[in-house]
Amino acid sequence: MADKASKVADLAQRRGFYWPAWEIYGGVAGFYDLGPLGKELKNKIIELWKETLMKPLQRIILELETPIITPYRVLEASGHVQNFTDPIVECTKCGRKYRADHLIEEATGLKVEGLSPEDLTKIIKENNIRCPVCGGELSEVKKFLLLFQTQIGPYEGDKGFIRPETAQGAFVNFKRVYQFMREKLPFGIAQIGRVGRNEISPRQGLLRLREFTIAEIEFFFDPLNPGKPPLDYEAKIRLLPWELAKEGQKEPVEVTIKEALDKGWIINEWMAYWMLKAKELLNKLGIKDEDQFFEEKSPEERAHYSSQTYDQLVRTERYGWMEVSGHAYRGDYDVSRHIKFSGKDLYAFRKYKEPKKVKVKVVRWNARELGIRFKSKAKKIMEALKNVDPELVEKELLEKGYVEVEGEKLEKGIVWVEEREETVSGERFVPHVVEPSFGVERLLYVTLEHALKEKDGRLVLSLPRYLAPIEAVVLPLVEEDEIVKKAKEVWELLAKSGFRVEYDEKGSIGRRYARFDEIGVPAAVTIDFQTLQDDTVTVRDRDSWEQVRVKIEDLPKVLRRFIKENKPLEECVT
RNA sequence: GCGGCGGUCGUCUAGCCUGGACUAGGACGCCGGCCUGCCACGCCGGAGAUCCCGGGUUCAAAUCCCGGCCGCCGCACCA
Repeated sequence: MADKASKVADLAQRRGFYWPAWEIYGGVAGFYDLGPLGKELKNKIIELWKETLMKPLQRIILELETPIITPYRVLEASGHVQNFTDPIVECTKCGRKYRADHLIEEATGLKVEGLSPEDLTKIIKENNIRCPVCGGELSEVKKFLLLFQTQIGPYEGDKGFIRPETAQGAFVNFKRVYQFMREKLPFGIAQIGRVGRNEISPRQGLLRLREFTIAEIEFFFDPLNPGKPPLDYEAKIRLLPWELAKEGQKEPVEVTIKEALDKGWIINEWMAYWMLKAKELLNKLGIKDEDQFFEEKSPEERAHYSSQTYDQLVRTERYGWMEVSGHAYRGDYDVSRHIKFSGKDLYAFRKYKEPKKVKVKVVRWNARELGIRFKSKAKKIMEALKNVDPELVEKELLEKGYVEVEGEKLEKGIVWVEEREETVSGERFVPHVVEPSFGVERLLYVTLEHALKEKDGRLVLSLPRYLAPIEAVVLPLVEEDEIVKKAKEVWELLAKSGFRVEYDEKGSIGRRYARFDEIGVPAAVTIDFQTLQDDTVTVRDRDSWEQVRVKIEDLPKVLRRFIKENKPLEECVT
């Protein structure tokens, strides 16, 4: 019996939504083409994403586009190079795979992290390490890199990678956008773009791709003054926090945002805000509340950069709960790493409400005396004095009467500590980041799966009407000259009114309804014999199959209400 | 990557075990014509298949053998 996943895949291929890429050459696992309807639907999903996640905060959510090819240094800074490569050995007998470094550490106690595959292989041979399960011989150690690698320019060693997420393009641009925002936080950088991950074994159609589209926001804020998201504290959200999961809880609990924050299940208000928006987006894609929830990742399975991560899961028939978005509290990890690796100032600045008068102790010295006494060494001593702790100097001078710097004793009088008053207007800090990140193709898939219904043994793609790639179809009831002519006029009218509208005159009317139901066309406009009498047509609802009679001149208005405003058909007529 | 199963017109499939009359059959879909007054269900005709790819065995391979690719399921992996 065909399950939903194969029905979706079958429909997708047959009716132009998507299919395996490069298929005339046998296909390559993990790559898919989007067909005309799939591309159109994806565009609409992205549009809806922008409307839901960007538009409400349009003054502070800014969209950027950064390159896909990313230099080595960037991904080294982000931790991906380290975290995306695993040295792997395989048992030649039973085929089990292991992390080579883990295996060696277990067997010998040696610390081997960071060694080359060749060295690891040598160690395995020398120590005669075998498969811990079946005792079989182990293969050579191979480096498995989950990043796609390429070369930038003609020189070897100038390594580039296809980005595994768009986030790094946002982090490296923090300072520029911060300045664009006139140095105000919070703000978010949105990016929608292609990424590549060289999955070991991609399967599950659109749900596990090697190349796909990510839509994400890096939301930067001051951890001491995060600002208030426009958050509905009474809104309900379905959660499975780790605190409950580790006690064996399997089912999510439904709580208000307020409760989730109070209990510490969501550690940050902005996290809560984006999670709520994610839920809203899924609702708009036709996923009901009971078919989605958020699951907190355990500390072990969390990404290397994150201190809290929730996955948004959607029910699928064959694959169970499937992750469609991730919500990570990335803290100051990424920006800090880029400060460290690039040596650039990517700090934000926090102004105090009032400039603070602070008393600062400063080490002072008599440069003239030092010069006379130490000659050329004096410069070095003065440099050192700049960096010593004034408190310490004060203490030494008090206790011993001198302080030792660069191996020289400097007594009170030649060195002393002064207290000065300074005005400080603020301080530098690294912004914190929360990141909602969506896999667009996964959204596409769950949208299709949840829209696909069966009615009287036929497939009906009950997409939310505003998502339908084709909005309406004009059908002459029979292939009769007068009616066909009229139908073409109606098609013209709708096309000119801005609808994406199809036309079909072949075959029986029932067959045509069925054909357009299957690709989710919400409205079928039928021209019949009565049309020739009184200029009215029937409009048929894809889901209920009910029909109403409408004057041709009212048709654009009625369809606009029906499709864009999503009203029930009867309400659109009045 | 391992193991199991599979891959035949656009789709679903018959044929494979037991090699030859397979010029690869059917259904749906598609195209054309007729018919047709509202839900894929009438009639006639037509186009459409590298039998996944490569190699081998054989007089002869869709069919048997080997390798590869792709898909599904399980294991492993999943930053």
